[in-house]
Amino acid sequence: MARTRGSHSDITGPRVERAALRLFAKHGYAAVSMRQIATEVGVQAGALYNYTPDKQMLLVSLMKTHMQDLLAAYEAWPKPVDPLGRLEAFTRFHLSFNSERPEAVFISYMELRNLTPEHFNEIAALRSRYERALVEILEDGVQDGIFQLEDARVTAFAIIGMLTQVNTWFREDGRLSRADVEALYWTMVQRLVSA
Amino acid sequence: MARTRGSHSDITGPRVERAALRLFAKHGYAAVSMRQIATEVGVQAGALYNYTPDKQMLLVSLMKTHMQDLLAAYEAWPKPVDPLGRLEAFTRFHLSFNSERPEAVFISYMELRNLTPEHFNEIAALRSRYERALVEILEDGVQDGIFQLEDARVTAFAIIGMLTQVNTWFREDGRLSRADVEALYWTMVQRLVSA
DNA sequence: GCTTGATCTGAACGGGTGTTCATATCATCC
DNA sequence: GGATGATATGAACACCCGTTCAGATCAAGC
Repeated sequence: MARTRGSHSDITGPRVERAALRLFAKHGYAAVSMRQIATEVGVQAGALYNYTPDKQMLLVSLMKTHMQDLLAAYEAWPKPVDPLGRLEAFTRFHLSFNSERPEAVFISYMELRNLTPEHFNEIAALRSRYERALVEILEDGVQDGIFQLEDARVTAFAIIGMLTQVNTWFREDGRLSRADVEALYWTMVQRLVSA
Repeated sequence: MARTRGSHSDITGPRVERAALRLFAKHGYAAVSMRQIATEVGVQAGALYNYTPDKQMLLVSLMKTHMQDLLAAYEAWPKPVDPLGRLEAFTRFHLSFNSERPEAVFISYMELRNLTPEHFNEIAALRSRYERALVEILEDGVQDGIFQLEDARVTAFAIIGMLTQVNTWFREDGRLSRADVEALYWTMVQRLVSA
């Protein structure tokens, strides 16, 4: 036995990524073995090394892809020009984007400590570009006199913190729909910056 | 060689806990070996089993202790009777308590997935007792007509989310002092519930 | 249909894992 | 100062780890 029938990198590659994503999110990077990932893919452990140089890069690749997707999707998201409209767009985008990929969000936050300093800095830079976008919205709103707040950076952290926290409790079949949650949080974000 | 000079469980026990806390927080539960913990304590791996039945219980014990300390400290915290005063007390307590034990806070949130279902439920029950305290403050304030909010449970999550997030960016030698941060967040919490 | 390169297997590598236990030494109390 | 229990060692257990690689089999293009 060697190459198996039907095998193709276009199929196996994405399956490796999805299996790693799921298992890393569920058990943590360090707790997951290459053999577990391989089993989930339906392949032997050695075959994984056709798709990643090593385990570390598998994690880095997942995190980097997620952060780049986040930035790209945010740039493509429709945004009004006025600060209030942009703040609403940011709020709804964040909730929507994060709710669709809870595993990647979880990993990108949890597994930072398993990165080498260079990889960590790379991911942190992408993250702070995103945070910076929110800070700018807040500063613009203050300058226009429509937002009132003491510290734009701290307020930005507070907003992101409370929005990201949603993933820890939201359930599809729960008391509230996604639309309910979006509406509630948009109201709260408005309160946080209201003049 | 066997028992070493000066050895005593009153000394070694706490050192085992502190070493485990520090290493679990830094590298993650699964990534830390019993031999690493033992090295940090200055002892051989076998000696750790005088202080914990196994590695899992070492984690559970740390998390349970943290959650119980949290609840006990909150109950002992001075609390006014009016909802606004209680909300301020909760806000300042949470920031103060969490800032003093960032490692335990981190572990208690991050390593939930490494618990067996029974231990998970135990920790989750303690956590929800704490959350419930905030929900009650909010509900009382609404009833008294001094708070305005749409959903007490979601607002409670939002408040806890934004307060807990502080630990991810606050630095002792940063731009803002602890008192600055407390003041900023108390202002924001007030905005979140203001009538 | 043959060739070529992509894809996977299966075994092996050195080393690390959590845990147990017989044994030795120390601290403590009579 | 001798007896007793608490405390640690160090070796061993069976097993799992990430990674490598020669060789086998398949897919794809000529």
